[in-house]
Amino acid sequence: MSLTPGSSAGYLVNHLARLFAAALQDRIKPLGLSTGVFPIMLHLWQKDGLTQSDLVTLVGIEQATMANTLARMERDGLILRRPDPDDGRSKRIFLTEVGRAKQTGAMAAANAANADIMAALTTGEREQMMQLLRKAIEGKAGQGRQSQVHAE
Amino acid sequence: MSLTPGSSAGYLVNHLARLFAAALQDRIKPLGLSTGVFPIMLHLWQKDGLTQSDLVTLVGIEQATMANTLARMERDGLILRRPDPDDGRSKRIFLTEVGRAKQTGAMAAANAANADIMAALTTGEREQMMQLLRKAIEGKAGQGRQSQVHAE
DNA sequence: GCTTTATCCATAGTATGCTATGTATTTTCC
DNA sequence: GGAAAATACATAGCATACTATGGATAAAGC
Repeated sequence: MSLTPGSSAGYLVNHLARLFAAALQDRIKPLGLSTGVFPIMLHLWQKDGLTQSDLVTLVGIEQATMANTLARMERDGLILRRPDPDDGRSKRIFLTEVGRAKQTGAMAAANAANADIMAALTTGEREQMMQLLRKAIEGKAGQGRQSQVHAE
Repeated sequence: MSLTPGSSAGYLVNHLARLFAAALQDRIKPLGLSTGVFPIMLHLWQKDGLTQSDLVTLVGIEQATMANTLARMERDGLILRRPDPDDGRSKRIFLTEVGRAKQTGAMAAANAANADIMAALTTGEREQMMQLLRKAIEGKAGQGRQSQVHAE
């Protein structure tokens, strides 16, 4: 069974992910955001006051990675971490005004990056690709442990 | 224009790439390989004696990343770097016997990882996904500078 | 030939991901 | 109520990616 780089789905997905990251970074760096914080901000713009473990579940990165990234985000003034009054182990993550203000520009930047990378595909192909990606991800994510996101 | 995490192609590709990397790592770590060296090994198994800059072109990572990864690979006994007799700036990268011996097991592991991640898709969907990935990558890669790979 | 430019590689510094582990707090169960 | 287990977060150490920069060598242009 041969395995050339171009015939490996993993290789291709990895390659495209790096092209995506570069396209996104080019556009959000001027806004003071980076690729690692972006998915976290996306969730916080929808709803903040979540715990770290909520975000771990939503974003799909490891807890230690989340803790590190949140520390950088706090250092950079994007978020605040306040102790949860009901659970001494938890902290609730809130956007600062600075963090909240970046939403509009950042979303436009992300849409532009997505469009840029998908430019070679037709509209139908783009929709197809997204569906296949979601299907593959859910096929794997469903195997892991899932947990509830805190209500406020 | 709204942008939820699940509707962003970049977000999805990044997520799937991490699932792929985890699936591959699980299987090649016992063989003494890692995800970063894997794409490089794939090319070297096809043909070694390439220069660092050849590999940069083929793999699509930055030159500095390649230099670092090759240093780890040399440290770990996978490759040797010999000076190019015709060009004092270049070094030629050769597999060690140890590196060469890992090919069969590693390829089987990669095929298993690919199959695992794509398990949720039908055969037709898999082929479709690969085609779309290649199309998107080539659409971007074509914009960059390209160079020739050294003949021997 | 000699200067200028280009190319090849290495290093420094940082971000983003991982595993492994530790600490503090809460929950469970007797 | 108190020990054991589970949960939430942090830290250490490493791999893998990036940008920015520097040094050595080669190629081009005069």
